[in-house]
Amino acid sequence: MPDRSAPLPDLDAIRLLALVADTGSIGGAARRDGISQPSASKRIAVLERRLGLRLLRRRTTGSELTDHGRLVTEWAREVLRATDALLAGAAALRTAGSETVRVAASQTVAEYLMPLWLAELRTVESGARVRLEVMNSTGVVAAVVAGDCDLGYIESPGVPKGLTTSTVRDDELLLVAAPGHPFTRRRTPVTAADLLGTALVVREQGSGTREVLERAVGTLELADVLELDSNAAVKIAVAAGAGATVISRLAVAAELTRGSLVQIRTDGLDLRRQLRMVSRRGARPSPAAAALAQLSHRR
Amino acid sequence: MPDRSAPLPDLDAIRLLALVADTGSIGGAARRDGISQPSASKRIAVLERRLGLRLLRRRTTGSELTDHGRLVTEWAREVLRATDALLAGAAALRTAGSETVRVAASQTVAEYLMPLWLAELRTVESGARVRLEVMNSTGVVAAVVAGDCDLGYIESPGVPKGLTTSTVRDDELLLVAAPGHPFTRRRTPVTAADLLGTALVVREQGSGTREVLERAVGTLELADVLELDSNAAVKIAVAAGAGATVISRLAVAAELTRGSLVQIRTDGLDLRRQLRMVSRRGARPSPAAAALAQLSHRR
DNA sequence: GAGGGGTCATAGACTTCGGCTATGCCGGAC
DNA sequence: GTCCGGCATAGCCGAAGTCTATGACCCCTC
Repeated sequence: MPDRSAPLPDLDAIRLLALVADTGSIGGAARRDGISQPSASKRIAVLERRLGLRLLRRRTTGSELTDHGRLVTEWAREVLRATDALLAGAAALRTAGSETVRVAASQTVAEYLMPLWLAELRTVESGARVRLEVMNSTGVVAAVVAGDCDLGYIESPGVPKGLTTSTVRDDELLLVAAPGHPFTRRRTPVTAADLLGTALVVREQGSGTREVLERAVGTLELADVLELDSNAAVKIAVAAGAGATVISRLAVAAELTRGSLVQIRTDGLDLRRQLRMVSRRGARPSPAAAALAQLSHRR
Repeated sequence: MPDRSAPLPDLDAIRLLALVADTGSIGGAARRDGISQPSASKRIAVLERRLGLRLLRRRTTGSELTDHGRLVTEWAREVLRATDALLAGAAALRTAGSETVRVAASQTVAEYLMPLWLAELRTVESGARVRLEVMNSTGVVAAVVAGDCDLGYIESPGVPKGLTTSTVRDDELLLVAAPGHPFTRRRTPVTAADLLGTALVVREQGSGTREVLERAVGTLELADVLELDSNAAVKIAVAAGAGATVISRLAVAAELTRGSLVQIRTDGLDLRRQLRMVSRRGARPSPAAAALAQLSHRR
């Protein structure tokens, strides 16, 4: 992979571009950003040079986006959204105070859904503080029961008793492998029996992903298994040809469209599951907790 | 819009973190990044300080991610993906050569789908050069017919003749308004007749979005209309209370989950449409064009 | 159990980059 | 004509990033 190809643009410049689009002038964006007008002008100029595009049409009455600028700005907002999600997630990991919503989430939820919710929460309840802990589904339930957490998010099929649960989202595990894996050349769907005879990469015991897989293949014993404790590690191992795996669609969406992993059709395997929120029955949630709970159920 | 005063993390640091995750050591990541090991060490340290999190567990055999580091890295990859999309899009706008795939796309496709495809294309056919032009659906068809483009992407319902077309994706327009808009308090769905009596913000004539709207409301004349020529401008106007609008779900997905715009239920309005690819019948696509065409149909 | 090869952090010198103030140019408004 | 708002340029300065050199640490091997 060539890495040093081109200097990455500056996030500050990207944000500034979005501010220019909002305010209609470079100077206005500079004021909002708390920097001087010449600095803003220069930042934008550097960004234009780096991208090789004219983004703004400078008029003496202000600046407006060119056609190219309009597109780049839209794409820039996507980068800023992802950055917001990262920062919101980091803030939730760092927070330890007591006036905070305490959340426990299983890996898939924490990785792929939680940061979005947190970023959105920040725009709705900007004062809300969230402490996020990541553990497997079993641990999440225990934490909620013990009162260590206000909200929990799990991905395992088991029904915890004594807790209020609600489905946040339907999820599905997919059988995937590296391009060129024998499974990719099959004409018939893969069955549970087929899985037993192949090298598999799986998540650790206690993870929701593992539970769904074991439920789907029944009591049969899996052989030749490489066990790893994170979705990222699993994906890397599978892409490197260590075997096939069964993993959440959320976790491999990017890899599938990019083609670095391919989905294998299956037959007779029920790999659907639900991502659910759990909380103590009868507990009165704080406003921030209620907001997060509501957010996480939207679409 | 929050005017973030907190320092934004550095994209270089974010990429470096992902490289550390891939290589398992700071020094290794530094080599891949073309910088010295101490520089990499410092960059990571600064990132950790900025986020307030310990991301790496430094061992003398290398470095491994902490639990927090694992999560942050996953979120960081999302930022990098968005950045890749932006850069790939910018490259496509800047390219003018003749050995390139010439693509024309309507606004919705160009804004929300094309950069992802381009970023993916870059990982598959790294040498591919793409020239992207944005125009409304009518213009796209004309460009493809005239041979100015190899591939076109449109969002209008009309069937261009003499061209090969294929559906890339199902899309749907949504009626949305700002929170507090009278429509949001209605108990019954909004009908075509209701739309005629309200202030609307619409895209310009010739845009696919406009065509779908006009087809849905029939021949009736819309009154009290503010006409703008980009989805972004429309969203800003609607959020500011200028009226309701009908706009692609792709364009407002973020705003809806964030709650800055709300969807209004409708009845008797067919707002579905298809985003389609068009090309000249019988034209033999270049390998890069074929790859892009295939990519855009995945999923 | 001593050395080699790998890891990472620190120190100090140098350079680069981005910020600010001051100023000039330009076009529209009055 | 004059004024005002917006933008670019120039020049200075400080912060931040980079490099090389070096030391501490651990694992592995012999």
